[in-house]
Amino acid sequence: METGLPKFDSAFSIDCVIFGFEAGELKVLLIERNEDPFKDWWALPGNLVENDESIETAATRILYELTGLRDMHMEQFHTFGEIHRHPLGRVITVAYYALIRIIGQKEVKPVTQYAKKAFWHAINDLPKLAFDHSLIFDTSIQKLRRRLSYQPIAFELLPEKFTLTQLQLLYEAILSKKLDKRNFRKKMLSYGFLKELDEKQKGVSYRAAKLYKFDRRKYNKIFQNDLEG
Amino acid sequence: METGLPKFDSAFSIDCVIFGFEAGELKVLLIERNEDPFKDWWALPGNLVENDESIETAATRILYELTGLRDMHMEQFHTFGEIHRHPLGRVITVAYYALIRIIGQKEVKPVTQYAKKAFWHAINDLPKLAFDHSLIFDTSIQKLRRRLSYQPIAFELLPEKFTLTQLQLLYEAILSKKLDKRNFRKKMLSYGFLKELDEKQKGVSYRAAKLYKFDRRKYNKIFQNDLEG
DNA sequence: TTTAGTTAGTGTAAATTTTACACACTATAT
DNA sequence: ATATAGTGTGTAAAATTTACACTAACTAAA
Repeated sequence: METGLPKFDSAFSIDCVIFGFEAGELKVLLIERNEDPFKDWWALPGNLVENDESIETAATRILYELTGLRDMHMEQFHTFGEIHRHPLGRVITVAYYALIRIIGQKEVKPVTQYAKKAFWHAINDLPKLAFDHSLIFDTSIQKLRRRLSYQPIAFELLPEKFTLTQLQLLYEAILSKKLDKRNFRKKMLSYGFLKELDEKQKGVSYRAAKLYKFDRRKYNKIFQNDLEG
Repeated sequence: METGLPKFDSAFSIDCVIFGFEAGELKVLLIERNEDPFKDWWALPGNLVENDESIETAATRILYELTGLRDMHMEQFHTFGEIHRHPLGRVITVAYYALIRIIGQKEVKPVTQYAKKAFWHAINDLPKLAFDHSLIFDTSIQKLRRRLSYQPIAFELLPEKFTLTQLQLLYEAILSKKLDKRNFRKKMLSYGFLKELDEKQKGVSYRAAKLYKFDRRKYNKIFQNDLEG
């Protein structure tokens, strides 16, 4: 691709697939690019890694710049290093996924200059993405699915207090398949790391469901001898 | 660490954890470094990524330079990007594991200049490693264990024809635990992707075992609908 | 050829886990 | 009071996993 833009030699970046869960749907935060290349395209938020920061730090910073949020769950899942994945030069990128809890509104105010705006998109209805970001996204979903079975990542996407139905809907969204209600509940409760609260859902126009909390201490106790990697 | 060596700005490398299986033991190929920093230390083979090659290509090249082998199974498993992981400057490294079949001798003739020699080391008896390579190795083992349960990686480490006992010993070595012989065989054979040959082990001073082959075509057919990532 | 030594190869019963499946209860809104 | 919508619950069958020990086959040495 000939863009007329200045080329650069070689660089190193982070791209983030930011997942959120709302209204029974799994969503991803995309930015609309403000700059060439791929001006006006949707893309995963990302940026270059500075020389004086680790890639973890860079990922945290980039996420903060975009969402204003810190301390969310993040995990590296793959590094993409095709030569021509960026039209302006060699850019190797480490991809992270991030799981965030609060989805205030459809639009998020990005703090960076290269993004016009940021929107939540349902994962089953994504636009075409800039660069190789569609590949990066597809890879992220696969990793997420796999990790769901051996890491307590679902609770990073739910509010602190949640109902079993919400938890099940989230599992179904990530795995992209229906699960049996009774079996799901039986299984989840059998682990012993869900704490039933003396509280119920509010503001619903039907029978309110019990609320639960994820008890990380118990989780760690139960799985302390298992490998997590 | 002050070494007096020239510093460089920022670079990008590949490090490889090369696994082999011999005499019932899982082994890793380490090089003895010929250059500072960490001269005379054992290290994982690795090298810088050139600007005109993808990271996959670089990994393949580096592996070839060290072992003279091509077409072995390789897979990326993590990227290490702490700022000070390399004493001479910023080096971000993508770590791959490689699985290789033939272990001719204890020593491998490396083709590169920075390695004095290369030796197979039993994974339970590793020396201290240069840089953050011990961490990289530990991570590789965890990933290997996890992937063993959903990818047919064991067969990359065995000769084309193998006995069930060899296969079991390999599983035990990777998982670092004993398995029940009858249950292991029952399970493995039940998958249907092992082909029993009309041939037996040779050169053993006891009852020779049947040889089996991994039938990749059948494997793919059986697992075509499952995700592999 | 006999014997000792070594690994190969095999089956079953019990326990556990997974699956399939449907209806009464509770709360709200009208 | 009644219609509506989601909550919450149990059981039986099937499938999978686990625990467990001896005979068969072959080689090597006597």
